[in-house]
Formats: sequence, C-alpha cells, structure tokens
Amino acid sequence: MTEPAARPRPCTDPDCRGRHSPRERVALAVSICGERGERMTELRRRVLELLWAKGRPMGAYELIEALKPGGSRRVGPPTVYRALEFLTAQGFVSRIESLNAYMPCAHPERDHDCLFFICSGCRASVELEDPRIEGLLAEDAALLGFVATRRTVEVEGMCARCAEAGAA
Amino acid sequence: MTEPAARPRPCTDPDCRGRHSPRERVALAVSICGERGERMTELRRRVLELLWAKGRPMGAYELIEALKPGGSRRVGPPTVYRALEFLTAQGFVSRIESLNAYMPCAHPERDHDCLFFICSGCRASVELEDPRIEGLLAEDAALLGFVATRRTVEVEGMCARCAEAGAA
DNA sequence: ACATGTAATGTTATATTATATCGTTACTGC
DNA sequence: GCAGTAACGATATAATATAACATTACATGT
Repeated sequence: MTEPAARPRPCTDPDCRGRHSPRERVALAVSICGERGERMTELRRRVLELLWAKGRPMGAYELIEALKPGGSRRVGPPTVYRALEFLTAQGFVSRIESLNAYMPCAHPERDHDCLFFICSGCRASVELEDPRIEGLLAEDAALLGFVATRRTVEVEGMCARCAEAGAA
Repeated sequence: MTEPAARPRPCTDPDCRGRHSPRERVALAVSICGERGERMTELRRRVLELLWAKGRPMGAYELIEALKPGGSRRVGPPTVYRALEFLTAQGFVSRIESLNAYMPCAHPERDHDCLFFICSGCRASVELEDPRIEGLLAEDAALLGFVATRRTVEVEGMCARCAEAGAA
C-alpha cells in the first residue's frame, strides 16, 4: 500500500465550508505555519485572504489585480505564483486544474485530498472530501505499483441552483 | 440519480492498452464516426494517429510540430485545437488537465470516464477505468444535487519502473 | 453538372497562463 | 552589525489557448 486508507474525520458535508469564517480559516493557517516553522508572510496571507474572501476559484492574474488596491504597487506574476506555490505546498490552497485557478482549502488541518464540483453556471466550486474515493485511488495505484504524490478529482457541471434555473 | 451506476464491461486491467494496436484503434474510431454520421476528416484522423503513435500525452503545439513533415504546411493552433475538440467530444481522446495535454482513449466504444496515472519520471500516462469511482462521484454529485457533465481524475507520481529506478 | 448551404479548415492576431533570470529587500542567527 | 538565506521585485519571454474572419471542401437538391 502506498497510502494509508484511514483519514481523520472526513468531511463529506456539503455545507461544511459555510460553517467556517474566512477570518478564522486564515488564522488557522497562520497558526499551522507557526507550528511548522514556516513563514506566513504578508503577501502570502493577503493571497489567502483574497481567496477566502472571494469564495470561488481565482486565477493568478485575477489575484494580481486584486492585490493592487490595498498594496503599494502591482506585483508581478512570479510573485503571485510563488505565494500560490507556498500555499498549495502547505495545503492551504488547492489548484483546480480544469480552471487554471485556485481555491482555499477548508481543512488544512487535515491531511486529505480535495474533490471539486465546479459549476459552469455560477462559477462556484464546492469542495468535498470522500475518503472512499481516496481509498479506491490508492488501491488502483497499488495495483499498478504506482507511487502517487498528488490526486486531482474534479467534476464539472451545474450546481443544483443553476440546473434548476437553466431548466426553467 | 444523474448517472447510471452500471457500465458495460469496465476494464481495469492495467495491461489493457497494450492489447490494442494503434492502427486498429484508429480504424475503430473511423467506424464509430460512420455509425454516428460524423466526419473523420484527414486532419482529425492524422491527429488521432499521432496520439496513438506517440503513446504518451502530447500537447497541442507538439501536435502542430508533428503534423508538419507529412502534410503540406504548418497548421495553426486553432486548427489543431478544433480537431482535438472534435476527438474529445467523440470520446476518442481525453484531455489531461494537469499536463495541458491529450491522450488517445483506449475504449471509445464504451461510455466511461478515464482515470489517469501520470508518471513524472518517464512522462508516460496509464489509462484506467474504475466504475466504482464513477459510482461514488455520481453518488456525491447526487448528494449535492449537482448535474455532472465531465469528470477529471488524475493521479500524479511515479510508475513502478521509475520509482524502482529512482529508489536505487 | 451546377448552385447553394453548411461544415471544416486556413490565417492572422491576440489573449491567457506560466516561468526563467537576475537584482533587491527582509529576516535569522551569530 | 554582519553573513547567510529566504522572500520578493522587475523584466522578459515561453507556453497554452481563443477570437475573428477568410477560404475551401463537402453534401444535397435541382
């Protein structure tokens, strides 16, 4: 086995994200950084705050724009990409491959994979955890002798609200 | 339920792809196009052949280069992207989001999702089908009232061969 | 065969996403 | 303070993708 099957307190509740305040999630990330001896710099924190504030996937260049007003000058792409690299490495942010965009991760305190449901209608993106899928992926990987380092699971379609609105 | 759980003859055999010759798979795609009243043009067929010949994920610009020698002139990006759009719509090719690249699909005759194991060492990519994962994704989608149109499941890491070589 | 409509491809320009490179600033430990 | 390292700034450019419009090829009816 390349991956342990058991995970701490998996959260498959679709309303889970709504139960956490952005501010509190950022504070948690800061605290985790402290424990790990990593530096949550001003820039990194601002990027994470922006992602939490927006509440939907943001692209790197959208972040560059969003960083402008409060800060002094417009930061360059490498600056934002480096911040995103750090945040994803720490598990505070996930990259959504099918959108080339980034989402804050609701539970950085847990070691888990994120599963995204991405609505084509409202551009929203819901994060889920499903340890059963993680388990099957680990099983399939083991079957192949494959040592997995990263898992990407993304579902595109229409959220309940948009599907209803579109069908009307 | 948004998705039927049962699938025709799922293939989770990791050696499955090796049992089909590229030529035969292209012929199958041509035949399926005939049944569907779709046009497998010269360009589309050449792109599919190139993908099967290479046997690993190819980017759009790599395909543009590869199309040059045999053909008359260098085709433009839109031309290749349109061919890829057609081939993916027909299920002959899958886009690998985490690589911005394309792979031929081993079983276009079956309606299924592809699950990719992508080796960072040798750049190879193995396609699998796992109806259990498709079922769980359908279940999670139903839970959210989400109407899924596309599923992306990609695992990055090291294949058995490369992992062994790297560990040595 | 010819006209006509539609699908496919060609062509050019440009948008979007991402990285390479190198210089500067800021923090840490001594 | 000083040296060493990590983070950030700045510029250029690479890599990926699409918009807009012209042209060609194909199918169908006459």
